[in-house]
Amino acid sequence: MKLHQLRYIREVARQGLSISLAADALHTSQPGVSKQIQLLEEELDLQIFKRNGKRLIGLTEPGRIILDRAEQVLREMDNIKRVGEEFTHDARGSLTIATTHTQARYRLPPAVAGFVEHYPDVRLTIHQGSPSQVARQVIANEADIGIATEAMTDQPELACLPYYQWNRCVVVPKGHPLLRDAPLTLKKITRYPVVTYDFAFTGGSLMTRTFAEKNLHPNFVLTAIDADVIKTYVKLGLGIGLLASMAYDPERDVGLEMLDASHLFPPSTTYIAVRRDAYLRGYMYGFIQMLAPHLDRTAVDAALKET
Amino acid sequence: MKLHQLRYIREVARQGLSISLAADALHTSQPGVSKQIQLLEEELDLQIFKRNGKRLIGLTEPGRIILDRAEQVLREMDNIKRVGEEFTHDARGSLTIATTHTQARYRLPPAVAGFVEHYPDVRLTIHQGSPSQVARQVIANEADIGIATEAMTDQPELACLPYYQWNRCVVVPKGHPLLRDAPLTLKKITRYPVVTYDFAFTGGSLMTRTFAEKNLHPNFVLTAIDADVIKTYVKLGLGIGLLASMAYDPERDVGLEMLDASHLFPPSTTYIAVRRDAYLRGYMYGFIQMLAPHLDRTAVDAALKET
DNA sequence: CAACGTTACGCTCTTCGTAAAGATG
DNA sequence: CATCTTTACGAAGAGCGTAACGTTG
Repeated sequence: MKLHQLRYIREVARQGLSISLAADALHTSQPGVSKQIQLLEEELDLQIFKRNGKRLIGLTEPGRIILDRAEQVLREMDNIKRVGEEFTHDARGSLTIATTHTQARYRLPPAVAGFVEHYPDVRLTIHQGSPSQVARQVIANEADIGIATEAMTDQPELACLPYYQWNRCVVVPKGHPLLRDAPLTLKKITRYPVVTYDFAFTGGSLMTRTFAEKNLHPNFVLTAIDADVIKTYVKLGLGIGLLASMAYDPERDVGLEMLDASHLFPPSTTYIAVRRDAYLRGYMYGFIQMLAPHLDRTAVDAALKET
Repeated sequence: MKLHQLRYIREVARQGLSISLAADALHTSQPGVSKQIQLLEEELDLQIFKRNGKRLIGLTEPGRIILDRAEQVLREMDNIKRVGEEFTHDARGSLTIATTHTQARYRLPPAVAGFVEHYPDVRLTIHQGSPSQVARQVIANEADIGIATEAMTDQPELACLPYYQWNRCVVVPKGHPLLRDAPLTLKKITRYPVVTYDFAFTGGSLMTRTFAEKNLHPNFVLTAIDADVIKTYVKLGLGIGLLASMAYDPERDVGLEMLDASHLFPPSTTYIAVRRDAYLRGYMYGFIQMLAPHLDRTAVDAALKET
């Protein structure tokens, strides 16, 4: 059994069961991939792929199990490589963050600025996506660190560190009647068309649930993944905006006014997540602590070991 | 990075940092091992082993981390091999149980008998040892299944399944004064010399603690790892025996009488443990269920996945 | 018949074992 | 100086790429 063989079956599976595409992706020849898979199947004395003649049409049951284990092996090999890099070039490498728009736009910038200054030789990449995409990318090792509020804590592969708590606010155009009608209530919100986050972003849609519990059904005229889009449409008078408090900036958001809504919704916690079995580079600990000073190396390690 | 290189460093570490012994154990040549380790260190661009000239004198810090990860990789490779065997020869292979004397002698025999009848082509091995040895063997993959009462639940690598609960009894020679002095109390026990299990076997020494809480200090004249030894010395009149209830057999243990002591001590739970990341062969599930009918395949899988 | 997977073959690079040399305590 | 590790070298073997062949839809 060779590591290459495991790489091959993994890539074939990833490429939708195509040996040709896998060979391409791995910069090698089709026959080589084909051969090695055959050798592996022969050695294990079972079929990993279901075939119709010569066409691969699926994974067999043992194939699925083997693929799972193979991915584990290959991840661990990557980790070993990382250890090498960590100890020879402790401030060089790459860091990929997966996160949502709101975090990337309003919360991460200071930490990112500090990071690139402190670690100039680390190539930093930020992937933006929905919470479930964020989780998926960290699980698939496409990102080292994921930051999101939803969809993280229920993934057994991930260690989730509580990052910070936040709540929502309502933003309205200047002079809106809601401004003269304190205090703000859920019911008053439903009187106006609402612009808020796309449902893919609110996970179990904590917000919708809060309304539903009071038998209220607000009119969502537009849902966006992007707080800036929401604010733009609020400015246009499309409706009132319901968004994370940190996404309102009194200096930049001229023409808009903010009404705190933290008494109306339960607070949300945003998490920093890493794969439990990942080997974390020193600068990854560094980044996490720049985000959240309370999460030092020992705190992160403790969360990783937690079962 | 090759799998062989990982095998080599693992074996060198296991053999107390001797390349020669490692080469022997792996049935290959010293120069080969030496070379491959050099190549690995060169590729990772760091030293795995601390050297004094040419002598290996320890692991470096990255070396320790790499070794850990390497062991993980190699275990997972073994698991993949197992999958192959499971699906081609589902009732062939080997099963190694690690357990304590009491379990092996009094609790396992029926299940073992059933197992060898049902799976005649599985080579069954039973390792006997102290609870911590049992745990260690399962963790080191030297045993597939561990069965013991102590030292199991606090190992994060192990999934522990509650097997059964039991309590203690006092055995005395026929005609002993305690027999006419009901009810049995802790205090009465301390009046006589006590023969019981070796402390290595009672872990946090639940029993001693129970006495200590009442400020009682029994006179332990002999501690044994073996219920049969205990009973032998009780028969000789050395003292009264304090042991697991299941270790008393009214038919075989002529000359001895038993007094229930379950009201004096909290009950103990014996666990069946497997490595969380092990791939379990079908017959291993079979064995577990023969021991404990409530632990069917789904119950075991659930316990494995539990974080 | 077009796309895909497998077989065949020759080349290269790696790996392994033996023999010999160099360190270490 | 006995033991253990490293270096050197030659032989065997594994993996890869090109080209040709066989299947599938």
